[in-house]
Amino acid sequence: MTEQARGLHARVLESLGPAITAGEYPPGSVLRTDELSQEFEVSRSVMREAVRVLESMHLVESRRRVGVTVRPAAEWNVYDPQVIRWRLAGADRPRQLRSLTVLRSAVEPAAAALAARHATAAQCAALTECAIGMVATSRGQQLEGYLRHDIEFHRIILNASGNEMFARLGDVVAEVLTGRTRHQVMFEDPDPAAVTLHVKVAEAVREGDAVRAEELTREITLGALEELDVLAP
Amino acid sequence: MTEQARGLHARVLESLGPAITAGEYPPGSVLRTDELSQEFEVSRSVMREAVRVLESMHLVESRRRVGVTVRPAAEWNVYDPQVIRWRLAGADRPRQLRSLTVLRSAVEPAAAALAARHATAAQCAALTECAIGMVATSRGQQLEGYLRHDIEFHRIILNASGNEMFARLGDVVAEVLTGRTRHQVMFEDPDPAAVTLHVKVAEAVREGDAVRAEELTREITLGALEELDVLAP
DNA sequence: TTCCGCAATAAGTCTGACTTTTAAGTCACA
DNA sequence: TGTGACTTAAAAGTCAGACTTATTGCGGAA
Repeated sequence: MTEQARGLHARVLESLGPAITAGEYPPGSVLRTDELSQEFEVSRSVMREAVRVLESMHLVESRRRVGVTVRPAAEWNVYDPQVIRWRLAGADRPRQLRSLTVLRSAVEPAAAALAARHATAAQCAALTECAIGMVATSRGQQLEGYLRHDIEFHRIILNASGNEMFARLGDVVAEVLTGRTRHQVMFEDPDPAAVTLHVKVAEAVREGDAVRAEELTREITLGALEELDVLAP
Repeated sequence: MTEQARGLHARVLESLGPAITAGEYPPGSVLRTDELSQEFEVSRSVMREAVRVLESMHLVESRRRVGVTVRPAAEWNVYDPQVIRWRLAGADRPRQLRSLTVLRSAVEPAAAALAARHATAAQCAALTECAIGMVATSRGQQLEGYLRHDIEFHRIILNASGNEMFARLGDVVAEVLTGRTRHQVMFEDPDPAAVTLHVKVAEAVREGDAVRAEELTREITLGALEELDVLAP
């Protein structure tokens, strides 16, 4: 779905990373590179590169004469898109999905307010187009199409905010929305109220009404949060 | 200040990372590992490990027969604490500081509201202690002490929110506050109004008044934003 | 008991040879 | 002249082995 595993070390990571984030190696566990390289049937150099990457994500710490120790989850770089993907694929998806949605409900309203002030004409047009697309796919089990427009909609808002930190959360939001569609309410059509809200947000941004854009976006994200509460209490 | 350079590859990173984030190698530039390893006087294996880390931060992309190409800034993992530190040390600090402060003003009020609901007695106590510490160091050029309490204060709020994504922004906030103190208003005592606001936030959290905690924290972060506007318009 | 030094251990480093991918150039053929 | 297949070379990728270094923990001496 995202990028292919380029190189042996990447393939090792795709196996070792999820194992760690899933808690298969509890915090404090000690791994040894030689053993790992035998287990995965790769050379030590390849395994060392993989460990370096895990280390840069703060998933593990490598120390001489000790080995590679797994760090407690509280120290992980949980904003790393790869870590997010690994965790969303694991067992504590619900908790992960909830904390990401809470983050969304803090960030997206603020981003929408900024977008209302800074969005270019092209961005307003694209936003409206997305909203229309969402309406068009809101009924009759066209969830894939709806999801695509939904993701694009929120990505445009985040980008149009003009704030780099907001913009870089586009991928996170995409993962959250994808996760929600694929694993939770795959069977029923999206909430009509949410669709209307998106249309109104596009309107508010187009009109430069920051306060209204913020408030409407807050309703969207709070709706997403309530939906989570209903499905996983 | 943070962690020491453990290992050769880390020392290479501390030199190469900032160079890339500073734009010394413009996006699209092609580096070659052999040349780099000669330039930095390390073996290829060490340089390869460094490149792998840069790759995991999405700062570069390594492709066969091409080399290591620098990615455009829009693709960097700007939430990686190491990347944040590198960028704050570079030339576009002001822009970086601003976008981080905007992020703060979106996240911290929400975190404070949650903290008011979920903070433990111990956290409330620690928060009050920090606020007292800030008051005690708010006059007479005790900026180092003030900064320490300020950082701790915001870290407690973010942790007490109970949201993991918020909690992990503690380091980011610490970097921002440190940057502000060290490079901008080192000479003058902190704004008395800000000190008062912190005391009131501690109060509101202690009393479980989410709305007030949120509003007061918003005032703090907006104040920080205005301060930036004054210093770097 | 405490302190110091020794030895074992696992990561760290370097080197050189080899493999694999792939961009780019070349040549023949239509 | 253009297009396709083929060749070449350049750079990353992989591996194996020897060596270095830091660190821990043990055991003996004060």
